[in-house]
Amino acid sequence: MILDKEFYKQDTIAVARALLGSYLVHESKEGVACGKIVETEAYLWGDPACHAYRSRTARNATMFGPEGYAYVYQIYGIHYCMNVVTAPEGVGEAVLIRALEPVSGLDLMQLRRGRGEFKQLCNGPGKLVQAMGITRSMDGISLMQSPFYILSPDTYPQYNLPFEIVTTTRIGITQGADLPYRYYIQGHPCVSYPVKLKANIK
DNA sequence: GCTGGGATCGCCT
DNA sequence: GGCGATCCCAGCG
Repeated sequence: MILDKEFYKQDTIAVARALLGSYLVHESKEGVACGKIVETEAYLWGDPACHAYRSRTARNATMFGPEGYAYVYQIYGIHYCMNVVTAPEGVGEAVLIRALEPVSGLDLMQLRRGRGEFKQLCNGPGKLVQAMGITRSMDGISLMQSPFYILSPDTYPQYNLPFEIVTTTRIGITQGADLPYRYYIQGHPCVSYPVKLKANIK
């Protein structure tokens, strides 16, 4: 049920698409929070928008590590974003988790967020990090064991409904802005920008 | 050693 | 739909 090394060894775009419908879980001392992944973005080797595009630094070092680890970084000096590292050691690729559908631990999410509306709890990369209790100290930890892991879509059959994947360009970047590396579950209410920003590919 | 821009969010208009 | 908050680091010098 926990997605393992073999899963993360797929190419990054395949991982980004296959993560849709799976479940991000964080077992913290405050309690357990779980959300279904409904929106992702791929960041590839040689892609100018990828943090690993230039040199390896303390900030992006986790991206250069092996598959299946969490890459957590701060953005705009305020918020944090969480990625799943893909590609083997020495190659910096990752999948940004952009939105979740809250599944369990909703009270805890509301407490952490300081507001309660279901759809607004995890519909953005900074929001879901806050709701799930993900901190920068979790940068570099494994996603293949407790307390932080991802479960395959068939783990919760009652939530595992069929869906179509919408492919668009990525949100909020200037470099590589035309690349079709954003994926989300069509029609899902918890997606950050349900309306395509630029091109809607295929 | 400074400067500017970035994978964002929430509040304001 | 526009703006301010405010950290990390690459690039320039």
